[in-house]
Amino acid sequence: MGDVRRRAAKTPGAADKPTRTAILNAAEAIMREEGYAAVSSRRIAATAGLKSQLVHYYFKTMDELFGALLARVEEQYFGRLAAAAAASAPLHAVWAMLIDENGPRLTKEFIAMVTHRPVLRREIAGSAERTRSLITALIARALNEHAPDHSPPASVLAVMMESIGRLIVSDAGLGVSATHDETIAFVESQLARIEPVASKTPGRRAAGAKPS
Amino acid sequence: MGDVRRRAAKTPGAADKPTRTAILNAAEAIMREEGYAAVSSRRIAATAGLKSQLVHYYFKTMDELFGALLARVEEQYFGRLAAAAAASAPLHAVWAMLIDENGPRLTKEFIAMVTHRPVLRREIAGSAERTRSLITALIARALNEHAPDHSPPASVLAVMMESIGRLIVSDAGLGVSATHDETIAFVESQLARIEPVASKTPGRRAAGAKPS
DNA sequence: GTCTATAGGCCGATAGAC
DNA sequence: GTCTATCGGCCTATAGAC
Repeated sequence: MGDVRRRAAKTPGAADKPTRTAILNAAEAIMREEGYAAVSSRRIAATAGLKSQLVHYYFKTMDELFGALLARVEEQYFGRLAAAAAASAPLHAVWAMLIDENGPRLTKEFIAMVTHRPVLRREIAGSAERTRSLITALIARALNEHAPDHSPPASVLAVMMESIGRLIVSDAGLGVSATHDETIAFVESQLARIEPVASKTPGRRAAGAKPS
Repeated sequence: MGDVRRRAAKTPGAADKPTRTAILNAAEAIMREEGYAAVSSRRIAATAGLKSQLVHYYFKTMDELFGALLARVEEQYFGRLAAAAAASAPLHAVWAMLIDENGPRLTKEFIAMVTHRPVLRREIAGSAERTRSLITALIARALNEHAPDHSPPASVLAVMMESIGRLIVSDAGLGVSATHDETIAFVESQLARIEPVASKTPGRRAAGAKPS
Protein backbone atom coordinates (compact mmCIF):
# COMPACT_ATOMS: atom_id res chain seq x y z
CA MET A 1 0.00 0.00 0.00
CA GLY A 2 1.03 3.58 -0.13
CA ASP A 3 1.92 3.73 -3.75
CA VAL A 4 -1.18 2.97 -5.70
CA ARG A 5 0.40 3.83 -9.00
CA ARG A 6 -0.66 7.42 -9.20
CA ARG A 7 -0.57 9.07 -12.60
CA ALA A 8 1.33 12.31 -13.13
CA ALA A 9 0.06 14.36 -16.02
CA LYS A 10 2.90 16.53 -17.22
CA THR A 11 6.37 15.22 -16.55
CA PRO A 12 7.81 11.88 -15.51
CA GLY A 13 7.60 11.74 -11.73
CA ALA A 14 5.27 14.53 -10.77
CA ALA A 15 7.39 16.04 -8.08
CA ASP A 16 9.60 14.27 -5.62
CA LYS A 17 11.71 12.07 -7.85
CA PRO A 18 15.26 12.60 -6.67
CA THR A 19 16.81 13.12 -10.09
CA ARG A 20 14.18 15.66 -10.97
CA THR A 21 14.89 17.47 -7.73
CA ALA A 22 18.63 17.35 -8.40
CA ILE A 23 18.04 18.92 -11.80
CA LEU A 24 16.00 21.73 -10.34
CA ASN A 25 18.54 22.23 -7.58
CA ALA A 26 21.33 22.58 -10.10
CA ALA A 27 19.28 24.94 -12.25
CA GLU A 28 18.49 27.08 -9.24
CA ALA A 29 22.12 27.23 -8.16
CA ILE A 30 23.35 28.27 -11.59
CA MET A 31 20.59 30.84 -11.94
CA ARG A 32 21.39 32.31 -8.57
CA GLU A 33 25.13 32.53 -9.18
CA GLU A 34 25.42 33.33 -12.86
CA GLY A 35 22.02 34.51 -13.96
CA TYR A 36 19.24 32.97 -16.02
CA ALA A 37 21.24 33.17 -19.22
CA ALA A 38 23.80 30.72 -17.87
CA VAL A 39 21.22 28.00 -17.28
CA SER A 40 21.38 25.34 -19.98
CA SER A 41 20.65 21.65 -20.06
CA ARG A 42 24.35 20.92 -20.34
CA ARG A 43 25.39 23.19 -17.50
CA ILE A 44 22.67 21.68 -15.34
CA ALA A 45 23.84 18.18 -16.18
CA ALA A 46 27.44 19.03 -15.44
CA THR A 47 26.52 20.57 -12.10
CA ALA A 48 24.30 17.66 -11.09
CA GLY A 49 26.62 14.99 -12.46
CA LEU A 50 24.20 13.74 -15.11
CA LYS A 51 23.96 13.44 -18.84
CA SER A 52 22.33 16.43 -20.44
CA GLN A 53 19.73 14.27 -22.18
CA LEU A 54 18.27 13.33 -18.83
CA VAL A 55 17.32 16.94 -18.36
CA HIS A 56 15.26 16.71 -21.52
CA TYR A 57 13.72 13.50 -20.30
CA TYR A 58 12.36 15.21 -17.18
CA PHE A 59 11.54 18.46 -18.93
CA LYS A 60 10.67 18.38 -22.59
CA THR A 61 11.67 21.99 -23.15
CA MET A 62 13.67 24.55 -21.24
CA ASP A 63 10.54 26.65 -20.90
CA GLU A 64 8.95 23.79 -19.05
CA LEU A 65 11.98 23.47 -16.80
CA PHE A 66 11.95 27.14 -15.94
CA GLY A 67 8.23 26.91 -15.29
CA ALA A 68 8.74 24.04 -12.87
CA LEU A 69 11.55 25.85 -11.14
CA LEU A 70 9.44 28.96 -10.84
CA ALA A 71 6.61 26.94 -9.32
CA ARG A 72 8.95 25.41 -6.78
CA VAL A 73 10.53 28.71 -5.87
CA GLU A 74 7.13 30.33 -5.52
CA GLU A 75 5.89 27.57 -3.29
CA GLN A 76 8.85 27.94 -0.95
CA TYR A 77 8.58 31.71 -1.04
CA PHE A 78 4.89 31.86 -0.16
CA GLY A 79 5.45 29.28 2.50
CA ARG A 80 8.02 31.50 4.15
CA LEU A 81 5.79 34.51 3.58
CA ALA A 82 2.86 32.79 5.27
CA ALA A 83 5.06 31.86 8.21
CA ALA A 84 6.22 35.45 8.51
CA ALA A 85 2.63 36.68 8.35
CA ALA A 86 1.73 34.36 11.21
CA ALA A 87 4.60 35.51 13.40
CA SER A 88 4.10 37.79 16.37
CA ALA A 89 5.38 40.82 14.48
CA PRO A 90 4.36 40.03 10.90
CA LEU A 91 5.51 43.24 9.27
CA HIS A 92 8.93 43.04 10.83
CA ALA A 93 9.20 39.43 9.76
CA VAL A 94 8.17 40.21 6.19
CA TRP A 95 10.55 43.13 6.08
CA ALA A 96 13.37 40.86 7.18
CA MET A 97 12.50 38.57 4.29
CA LEU A 98 12.45 41.43 1.81
CA ILE A 99 15.94 42.63 2.62
CA ASP A 100 17.38 39.15 2.81
CA GLU A 101 19.48 38.70 -0.29
CA ASN A 102 18.62 35.13 -1.00
CA GLY A 103 14.90 35.48 -1.48
CA PRO A 104 14.65 38.28 -4.01
CA ARG A 105 17.74 37.19 -5.94
CA LEU A 106 15.83 34.54 -7.81
CA THR A 107 12.73 36.68 -8.08
CA LYS A 108 14.80 39.37 -9.76
CA GLU A 109 16.28 36.80 -12.08
CA PHE A 110 12.85 35.52 -13.11
CA ILE A 111 11.59 39.03 -13.70
CA ALA A 112 14.58 39.75 -15.89
CA MET A 113 14.02 36.50 -17.72
CA VAL A 114 10.53 37.53 -18.76
CA THR A 115 11.99 39.89 -21.36
CA HIS A 116 13.85 37.02 -22.92
CA ARG A 117 11.36 34.22 -22.32
CA PRO A 118 7.87 35.70 -22.32
CA VAL A 119 6.09 32.42 -21.61
CA LEU A 120 6.37 32.88 -17.87
CA ARG A 121 5.15 36.44 -17.75
CA ARG A 122 1.63 35.78 -16.51
CA GLU A 123 2.79 33.41 -13.80
CA ILE A 124 5.39 35.85 -12.53
CA ALA A 125 2.97 38.72 -12.67
CA GLY A 126 0.47 36.70 -10.65
CA SER A 127 3.10 35.92 -8.09
CA ALA A 128 3.99 39.59 -7.79
CA GLU A 129 0.36 40.55 -7.32
CA ARG A 130 -0.13 37.86 -4.73
CA THR A 131 2.83 39.10 -2.72
CA ARG A 132 1.67 42.66 -3.02
CA SER A 133 -1.83 42.03 -1.77
CA LEU A 134 -0.60 39.87 1.09
CA ILE A 135 1.71 42.61 2.33
CA THR A 136 -0.99 45.20 1.79
CA ALA A 137 -3.37 43.19 3.95
CA LEU A 138 -0.79 42.89 6.72
CA ILE A 139 -0.18 46.63 6.68
CA ALA A 140 -3.89 47.41 6.61
CA ARG A 141 -4.41 45.27 9.67
CA ALA A 142 -1.56 46.93 11.52
CA LEU A 143 -2.79 50.37 10.52
CA ASN A 144 -6.21 49.47 11.83
CA GLU A 145 -4.80 48.76 15.25
CA HIS A 146 -2.22 51.52 15.51
CA ALA A 147 -3.31 54.28 13.19
CA PRO A 148 -0.70 57.02 13.03
CA ASP A 149 -1.71 60.63 12.48
CA HIS A 150 -1.91 60.79 8.72
CA SER A 151 -0.67 57.76 6.96
CA PRO A 152 -0.52 56.87 3.29
CA PRO A 153 -2.90 54.09 2.27
CA ALA A 154 -1.80 50.54 3.00
CA SER A 155 -1.35 49.76 -0.68
CA VAL A 156 1.12 52.61 -1.07
CA LEU A 157 3.02 51.54 2.02
CA ALA A 158 3.19 48.03 0.62
CA VAL A 159 4.71 49.33 -2.59
CA MET A 160 7.21 51.36 -0.60
CA MET A 161 8.20 48.45 1.60
CA GLU A 162 8.65 46.09 -1.28
CA SER A 163 10.43 48.54 -3.55
CA ILE A 164 12.89 49.73 -0.91
CA GLY A 165 13.69 46.13 -0.07
CA ARG A 166 14.32 45.31 -3.68
CA LEU A 167 16.55 48.30 -4.26
CA ILE A 168 18.64 47.45 -1.23
CA VAL A 169 19.11 43.91 -2.46
CA SER A 170 19.86 45.10 -5.97
CA ASP A 171 22.40 47.61 -4.69
CA ALA A 172 24.03 44.97 -2.53
CA GLY A 173 24.47 42.83 -5.63
CA LEU A 174 26.35 45.70 -7.23
CA GLY A 175 28.49 46.34 -4.18
CA VAL A 176 26.71 49.59 -3.35
CA SER A 177 25.61 50.03 0.25
CA ALA A 178 26.37 53.61 1.20
CA THR A 179 22.98 54.68 2.51
CA HIS A 180 21.49 51.33 3.37
CA ASP A 181 21.95 51.53 7.10
CA GLU A 182 20.01 54.72 7.50
CA THR A 183 17.37 53.60 5.04
CA ILE A 184 16.81 50.38 6.96
CA ALA A 185 16.79 52.27 10.23
CA PHE A 186 14.15 54.61 8.88
CA VAL A 187 11.92 51.85 7.58
CA GLU A 188 12.16 49.99 10.83
CA SER A 189 11.35 53.09 12.85
CA GLN A 190 8.22 53.51 10.74
CA LEU A 191 7.34 49.87 11.11
CA ALA A 192 7.72 50.12 14.87
CA ARG A 193 5.11 52.84 14.91
CA ILE A 194 2.39 50.73 13.35
CA GLU A 195 3.58 47.42 14.77
CA PRO A 196 5.08 47.90 18.24
CA VAL A 197 7.66 45.29 19.12
CA ALA A 198 7.08 43.88 22.58
CA SER A 199 10.62 42.82 23.44
CA LYS A 200 10.09 39.13 22.95
CA THR A 201 13.18 37.49 24.37
CA PRO A 202 12.97 37.73 28.14
CA GLY A 203 15.89 38.42 30.50
CA ARG A 204 16.89 41.81 29.13
CA ARG A 205 14.91 44.90 29.84
CA ALA A 206 12.88 46.64 27.18
CA ALA A 207 14.77 47.18 23.97
CA GLY A 208 15.33 50.61 22.50
CA ALA A 209 17.74 52.23 24.94
CA LYS A 210 21.27 51.29 24.12
CA PRO A 211 23.69 51.36 27.07
CA SER A 212 26.34 52.97 24.85
CA MET B 1 42.01 71.07 -41.71
CA GLY B 2 39.80 69.76 -39.04
CA ASP B 3 40.82 66.17 -39.33
CA VAL B 4 44.44 66.06 -38.38
CA ARG B 5 44.50 62.27 -38.27
CA ARG B 6 43.67 61.85 -34.62
CA ARG B 7 44.50 58.53 -33.07
CA ALA B 8 41.85 56.55 -31.25
CA ALA B 9 43.23 54.21 -28.64
CA LYS B 10 40.76 51.41 -28.19
CA THR B 11 38.50 50.72 -31.13
CA PRO B 12 38.47 51.73 -34.76
CA GLY B 13 36.76 55.09 -34.97
CA ALA B 14 36.61 56.35 -31.43
CA ALA B 15 32.98 57.35 -31.45
CA ASP B 16 30.94 58.79 -34.24
CA LYS B 17 31.61 56.40 -37.08
CA PRO B 18 28.22 55.65 -38.58
CA THR B 19 28.64 51.87 -38.73
CA ARG B 20 29.75 51.78 -35.15
CA THR B 21 26.72 53.81 -34.18
CA ALA B 22 24.46 51.52 -36.17
CA ILE B 23 25.88 48.52 -34.33
CA LEU B 24 25.26 50.10 -30.95
CA ASN B 25 21.79 51.15 -32.03
CA ALA B 26 20.93 47.61 -33.01
CA ALA B 27 22.40 46.18 -29.82
CA GLU B 28 20.38 48.64 -27.76
CA ALA B 29 17.17 47.83 -29.58
CA ILE B 30 17.58 44.09 -29.13
CA MET B 31 18.53 44.50 -25.49
CA ARG B 32 15.51 46.66 -24.86
CA GLU B 33 13.05 44.36 -26.57
CA GLU B 34 14.38 40.88 -25.82
CA GLY B 35 16.83 41.28 -22.97
CA TYR B 36 20.60 41.20 -22.75
CA ALA B 37 20.74 37.46 -23.41
CA ALA B 38 19.36 37.97 -26.92
CA VAL B 39 22.16 40.31 -27.94
CA SER B 40 24.69 38.53 -30.12
CA SER B 41 27.00 39.64 -32.89
CA ARG B 42 24.86 37.82 -35.42
CA ARG B 43 21.57 39.25 -34.20
CA ILE B 44 23.09 42.71 -34.18
CA ALA B 45 24.36 42.26 -37.71
CA ALA B 46 20.99 41.02 -38.92
CA THR B 47 19.19 43.95 -37.31
CA ALA B 48 21.62 46.52 -38.68
CA GLY B 49 21.94 44.88 -42.09
CA LEU B 50 25.61 44.02 -41.75
CA LYS B 51 27.86 41.02 -41.68
CA SER B 52 28.46 39.73 -38.19
CA GLN B 53 32.22 39.93 -38.57
CA LEU B 54 31.98 43.69 -38.81
CA VAL B 55 30.72 43.71 -35.26
CA HIS B 56 33.93 42.02 -34.20
CA TYR B 57 35.92 44.50 -36.21
CA TYR B 58 34.49 47.42 -34.25
CA PHE B 59 34.44 45.57 -30.94
CA LYS B 60 36.99 42.87 -30.35
CA THR B 61 34.87 41.13 -27.74
CA MET B 62 31.25 41.22 -26.70
CA ASP B 63 32.29 42.53 -23.31
CA GLU B 64 33.85 45.49 -25.05
CA LEU B 65 30.67 46.06 -27.02
CA PHE B 66 28.49 45.99 -23.93
CA GLY B 67 30.94 48.33 -22.24
CA ALA B 68 30.69 50.81 -25.08
CA LEU B 69 26.91 50.57 -25.10
CA LEU B 70 26.80 51.13 -21.38
CA ALA B 71 29.00 54.19 -21.71
CA ARG B 72 26.73 55.61 -24.38
CA VAL B 73 23.56 54.89 -22.43
CA GLU B 74 25.05 56.44 -19.30
CA GLU B 75 26.10 59.53 -21.16
CA GLN B 76 22.59 60.06 -22.51
CA TYR B 77 21.06 59.26 -19.17
CA PHE B 78 23.16 61.70 -17.18
CA GLY B 79 22.60 64.30 -19.83
CA ARG B 80 18.87 63.99 -19.34
CA LEU B 81 19.32 63.90 -15.60
CA ALA B 82 21.36 67.09 -15.64
CA ALA B 83 18.70 68.77 -17.75
CA ALA B 84 16.03 67.66 -15.30
CA ALA B 85 18.11 68.94 -12.40
CA ALA B 86 18.35 72.31 -14.07
CA ALA B 87 14.63 72.59 -14.71
CA SER B 88 12.38 74.85 -12.69
CA ALA B 89 11.03 71.94 -10.65
CA PRO B 90 13.98 69.53 -10.59
CA LEU B 91 12.49 66.88 -8.34
CA HIS B 92 9.34 66.67 -10.37
CA ALA B 93 11.37 66.44 -13.54
CA VAL B 94 13.60 63.71 -12.13
CA TRP B 95 10.58 61.81 -10.86
CA ALA B 96 9.05 61.96 -14.32
CA MET B 97 12.26 60.41 -15.66
CA LEU B 98 12.23 57.68 -13.06
CA ILE B 99 8.76 56.46 -13.88
CA ASP B 100 9.27 56.73 -17.60
CA GLU B 101 9.59 53.22 -18.89
CA ASN B 102 12.26 53.81 -21.46
CA GLY B 103 14.99 55.08 -19.18
CA PRO B 104 15.16 52.39 -16.52
CA ARG B 105 14.45 49.54 -18.94
CA LEU B 106 18.04 49.44 -20.10
CA THR B 107 19.39 50.17 -16.66
CA LYS B 108 17.53 47.17 -15.34
CA GLU B 109 18.88 45.05 -18.16
CA PHE B 110 22.45 46.08 -17.42
CA ILE B 111 22.02 45.37 -13.74
CA ALA B 112 20.66 41.93 -14.54
CA MET B 113 23.55 41.38 -16.92
CA VAL B 114 26.09 41.88 -14.16
CA THR B 115 25.29 38.45 -12.76
CA HIS B 116 26.12 36.90 -16.09
CA ARG B 117 28.89 39.22 -17.22
CA PRO B 118 30.69 40.50 -14.13
CA VAL B 119 33.13 42.68 -16.05
CA LEU B 120 30.78 45.65 -16.03
CA ARG B 121 29.92 45.53 -12.36
CA ARG B 122 32.10 48.37 -11.18
CA GLU B 123 31.01 50.67 -13.96
CA ILE B 124 27.34 50.00 -13.31
CA ALA B 125 27.79 50.38 -9.58
CA GLY B 126 29.48 53.71 -10.14
CA SER B 127 26.64 54.85 -12.33
CA ALA B 128 24.12 53.86 -9.67
CA GLU B 129 26.02 55.76 -7.00
CA ARG B 130 26.31 58.80 -9.21
CA THR B 131 22.57 58.85 -9.80
CA ARG B 132 21.88 58.33 -6.13
CA SER B 133 24.03 61.20 -4.94
CA LEU B 134 22.69 63.53 -7.58
CA ILE B 135 19.11 62.89 -6.52
CA THR B 136 20.09 63.13 -2.87
CA ALA B 137 21.63 66.53 -3.50
CA LEU B 138 18.48 67.76 -5.23
CA ILE B 139 16.32 66.59 -2.37
CA ALA B 140 18.64 68.09 0.23
CA ARG B 141 18.43 71.43 -1.50
CA ALA B 142 14.65 71.29 -1.67
CA LEU B 143 14.43 70.25 1.97
CA ASN B 144 16.63 73.17 2.89
CA GLU B 145 14.18 75.59 1.34
CA HIS B 146 10.92 73.97 2.35
CA ALA B 147 11.59 71.87 5.41
CA PRO B 148 8.51 69.91 6.41
CA ASP B 149 7.79 69.07 10.06
CA HIS B 150 9.85 65.95 10.52
CA SER B 151 11.28 64.54 7.38
CA PRO B 152 13.50 61.54 6.75
CA PRO B 153 17.04 62.42 5.67
CA ALA B 154 17.54 63.32 2.03
CA SER B 155 19.48 60.14 1.34
CA VAL B 156 16.57 58.02 2.51
CA LEU B 157 14.12 60.01 0.44
CA ALA B 158 16.37 59.51 -2.56
CA VAL B 159 16.33 55.76 -2.05
CA MET B 160 12.57 55.85 -1.73
CA MET B 161 12.08 57.90 -4.84
CA GLU B 162 14.36 55.77 -6.94
CA SER B 163 13.10 52.44 -5.63
CA ILE B 164 9.43 53.28 -6.04
CA GLY B 165 10.12 54.44 -9.56
CA ARG B 166 11.91 51.23 -10.39
CA LEU B 167 9.20 49.03 -8.95
CA ILE B 168 6.55 50.83 -10.93
CA VAL B 169 8.51 50.36 -14.12
CA SER B 170 9.23 46.73 -13.29
CA ASP B 171 5.57 46.07 -12.54
CA ALA B 172 4.53 47.72 -15.75
CA GLY B 173 6.80 45.37 -17.64
CA LEU B 174 4.94 42.47 -16.07
CA GLY B 175 1.54 43.93 -16.82
CA VAL B 176 0.86 44.74 -13.17
CA SER B 177 -0.41 48.23 -12.44
CA ALA B 178 -3.12 47.89 -9.81
CA THR B 179 -1.87 50.35 -7.23
CA HIS B 180 0.31 52.54 -9.38
CA ASP B 181 -2.04 55.46 -9.65
CA GLU B 182 -2.35 55.99 -5.94
CA THR B 183 1.34 55.39 -5.40
CA ILE B 184 2.25 57.99 -7.97
CA ALA B 185 -0.31 60.37 -6.54
CA PHE B 186 1.18 59.94 -3.10
CA VAL B 187 4.74 60.50 -4.21
CA GLU B 188 3.76 63.58 -6.12
CA SER B 189 1.84 64.97 -3.17
CA GLN B 190 4.96 64.56 -1.07
CA LEU B 191 7.11 66.12 -3.75
CA ALA B 192 4.78 69.08 -3.95
CA ARG B 193 5.36 69.73 -0.27
CA ILE B 194 9.10 70.14 -0.58
CA GLU B 195 9.08 71.55 -4.09
CA PRO B 196 5.99 73.67 -4.61
CA VAL B 197 4.92 73.85 -8.21
CA ALA B 198 4.20 77.40 -9.19
CA SER B 199 1.63 76.75 -11.89
CA LYS B 200 3.94 77.42 -14.77
CA THR B 201 1.60 77.63 -17.69
CA PRO B 202 -0.31 80.87 -17.33
CA GLY B 203 -4.01 81.36 -18.02
CA ARG B 204 -5.38 78.97 -15.41
CA ARG B 205 -5.53 79.87 -11.79
CA ALA B 206 -3.37 78.20 -9.16
CA ALA B 207 -3.34 74.47 -9.36
CA GLY B 208 -4.43 72.26 -6.51
CA ALA B 209 -8.17 72.85 -6.27
CA LYS B 210 -10.03 70.66 -8.67
CA PRO B 211 -13.38 72.12 -9.83
CA SER B 212 -15.04 68.70 -9.61
C1' DG C 1 15.17 5.77 -16.05
C1' DT C 2 19.53 6.24 -17.87
C1' DC C 3 22.63 5.64 -21.44
C1' DT C 4 24.99 6.52 -26.50
C1' DA C 5 24.72 8.80 -30.69
C1' DT C 6 23.58 12.41 -33.42
C1' DA C 7 21.04 16.09 -35.97
C1' DG C 8 20.88 20.92 -36.78
C1' DG C 9 21.50 25.61 -35.13
C1' DC C 10 23.52 29.84 -33.18
C1' DC C 11 27.51 31.47 -30.92
C1' DG C 12 32.33 34.20 -30.50
C1' DA C 13 36.22 34.87 -32.83
C1' DT C 14 40.05 34.70 -36.46
C1' DA C 15 42.44 34.72 -41.15
C1' DG C 16 42.90 36.68 -45.25
C1' DA C 17 41.19 38.74 -49.86
C1' DC C 18 39.87 43.15 -51.68
C1' DG D 1 36.32 49.15 -43.78
C1' DT D 2 33.90 45.50 -45.57
C1' DC D 3 33.77 41.17 -47.52
C1' DT D 4 34.14 35.55 -47.76
C1' DA D 5 35.37 31.50 -45.48
C1' DT D 6 35.89 28.87 -41.62
C1' DC D 7 37.12 26.84 -36.87
C1' DG D 8 35.70 25.05 -32.61
C1' DG D 9 32.27 25.24 -29.11
C1' DC D 10 27.95 25.10 -26.71
C1' DC D 11 23.10 24.88 -27.40
C1' DT D 12 18.09 22.39 -27.68
C1' DA D 13 16.14 18.42 -28.87
C1' DT D 14 15.20 13.61 -30.76
C1' DA D 15 15.96 8.50 -31.73
C1' DG D 16 16.89 4.34 -30.07
C1' DA D 17 19.63 0.74 -27.24
C1' DC D 18 19.59 -1.20 -22.64
